[in-house]
Amino acid sequence: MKRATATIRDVAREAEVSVASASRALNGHANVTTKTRDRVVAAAEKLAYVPHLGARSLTMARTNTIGVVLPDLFGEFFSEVIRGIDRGAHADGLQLLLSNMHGDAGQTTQAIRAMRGRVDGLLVMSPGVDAAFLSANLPVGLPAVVLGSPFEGEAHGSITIDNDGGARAMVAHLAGCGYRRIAMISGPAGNGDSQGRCVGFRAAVAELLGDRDPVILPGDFTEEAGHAAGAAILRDRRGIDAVFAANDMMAVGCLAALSAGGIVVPDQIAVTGFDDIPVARHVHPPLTTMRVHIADMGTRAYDMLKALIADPQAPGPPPQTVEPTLVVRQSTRQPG
Amino acid sequence: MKRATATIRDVAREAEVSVASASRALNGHANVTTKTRDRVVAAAEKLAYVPHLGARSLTMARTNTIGVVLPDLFGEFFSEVIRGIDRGAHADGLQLLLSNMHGDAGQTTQAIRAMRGRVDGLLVMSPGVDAAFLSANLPVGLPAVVLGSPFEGEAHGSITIDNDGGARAMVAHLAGCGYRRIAMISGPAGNGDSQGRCVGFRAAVAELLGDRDPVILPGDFTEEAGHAAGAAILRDRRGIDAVFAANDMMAVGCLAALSAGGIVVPDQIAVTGFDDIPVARHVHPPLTTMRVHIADMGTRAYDMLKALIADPQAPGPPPQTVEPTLVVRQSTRQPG
DNA sequence: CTGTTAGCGCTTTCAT
DNA sequence: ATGAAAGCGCTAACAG
Repeated sequence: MKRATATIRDVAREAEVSVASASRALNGHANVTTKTRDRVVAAAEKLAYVPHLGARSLTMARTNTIGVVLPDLFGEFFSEVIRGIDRGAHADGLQLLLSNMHGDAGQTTQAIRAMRGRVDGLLVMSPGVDAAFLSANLPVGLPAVVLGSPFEGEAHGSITIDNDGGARAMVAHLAGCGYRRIAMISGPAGNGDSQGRCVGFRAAVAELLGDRDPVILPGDFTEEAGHAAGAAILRDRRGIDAVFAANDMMAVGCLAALSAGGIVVPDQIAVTGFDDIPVARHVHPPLTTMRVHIADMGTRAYDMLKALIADPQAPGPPPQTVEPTLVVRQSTRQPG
Repeated sequence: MKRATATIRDVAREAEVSVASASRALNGHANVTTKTRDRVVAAAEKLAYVPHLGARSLTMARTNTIGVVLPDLFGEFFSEVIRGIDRGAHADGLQLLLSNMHGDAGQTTQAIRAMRGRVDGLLVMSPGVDAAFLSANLPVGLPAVVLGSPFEGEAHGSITIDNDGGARAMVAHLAGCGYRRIAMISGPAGNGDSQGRCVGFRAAVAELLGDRDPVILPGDFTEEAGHAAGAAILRDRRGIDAVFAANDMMAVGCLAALSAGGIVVPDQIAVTGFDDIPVARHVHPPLTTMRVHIADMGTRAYDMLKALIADPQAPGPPPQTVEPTLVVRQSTRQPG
């Protein structure tokens, strides 16, 4: 004998009322006698009734769930974003349906489609997801906010980081400290954030240091890639006296490789990153980086989505930009 | 005019077949003519049809979603667990419905109930959730696996860390290095992992060092608490020459406080943690700790749940235990 | 092979 | 205030 969970019909029967009354009583509607309500509540209690939220969502056309699609990048960046999103969602009593990508755009399409009918809105943070992609793949009428790729139109919003400005600010800082030959470790080829940072970097080194052909080492945002880049520098120094990694994880890896190779940071070579993930404070020496307030970004994205969900007819909100701020720690020497 | 997403009825109408045929065609069932299938697929394509998975779940009594309930603890521990769970779930094409607790047991109850009808099984990792609590609050018939609290019976499973053994191993290591007066920083009062580690610690220092009244500083698993504990030691040394924090985050905080206070780690005081979260390798000096393979634990929990879901009638699986292993880095001096 | 019918569990008009 | 009935979007017998 397999006992399944009680349904609202069981409760109604037990309380000897109709399912309609049971529903009303359980949801605290006004038009129910106190007596009826008590009977229903008692019955529910007795049967250990727990409402089936899936069914509820179907009738109400409301799931109280936010879908989050993100790439399967390791490290703290995405954990922080999720934390930020959850901060907002939890306050509003919403749950998060997660979908990590381990792969290409095809997978992203799958992930987005898999959200249909299960969420009230979507937060997408997949590299390579741009306006066109989203328009083509998003179920019609599903509000969405894209992180990391500027986007306008329909009922969608976007939040992006000012990567160009951030990179320029970092180069300016390094130049101000007296570093003259700055190498960059880039992120994955197709990644928008990485591209923006590289563009800003190139422009700034040309402008401030007259360096029109800076060394750009390939990377992919992982610690290992940073380590490899550091090893490459150890092998062939090329006059490099500072390294700007496109994100903190790579900076951390590079730092480790350089230190292990006997380089004194920041005296011989400075190392800087981007994002200010929590670990940046803990490495040795602590990392100078561009702080992004990652969690806040998640919360802002959520707030934006929330507004979109509340009023789907509203015109698309203006794209938001977050300005990274320079955080100087000990992986760069004092300016002057 | 607001265009909603097309339903399967729209597709059926467009293809001029019944919804049943449309359903069969879309789901790749065998008994459909190639011609019919093509018509349906074309119609779906044309209407940009995306199936409503909520409705699908209702009929199939299968959501392809795993619920994850965990406490809102900051830091990398839970990120790692989720990564591990997702590793398994993603491989099976399942999504994760997240529910972070920011609070007490009442919230946990809410969170668990909120999963009803939205998930096929539950992974619960909330401190204070034990057998009794779960039996009382889990919707009948919902498979569940508890992390961190031993549990037997019904269709539930559990995975716990051998905290006692881990703590003993750490004390043995410290004693072997010549440390004689070890203080511990405990976790939150009600937390089972913390309790287990304290028990093992007390037993081991009594046994190996003859210390029956070790200093135990209060903590709550946060970096700040570790920092405060370090500050307390700075203020009143009490002959302490080693600190065993109940988790890595606190060890990291303690390390920072001690170093800032001019203490040389590990020469004057050793600092050790528990968990081996990623940051443990990056602090200075790198942290000696008990490695838990956190992500693997998540994957194992998922696998256990998967088996439970596949055969709900099966007897409850035996509780599993993970054995932490000692990882010696530079926050403790060489043995001997 | 295809269409008709009956639900999944719930909320909600619409009558009464 | 209450109940009967319709329906959210989908799948699964059951007939044809």
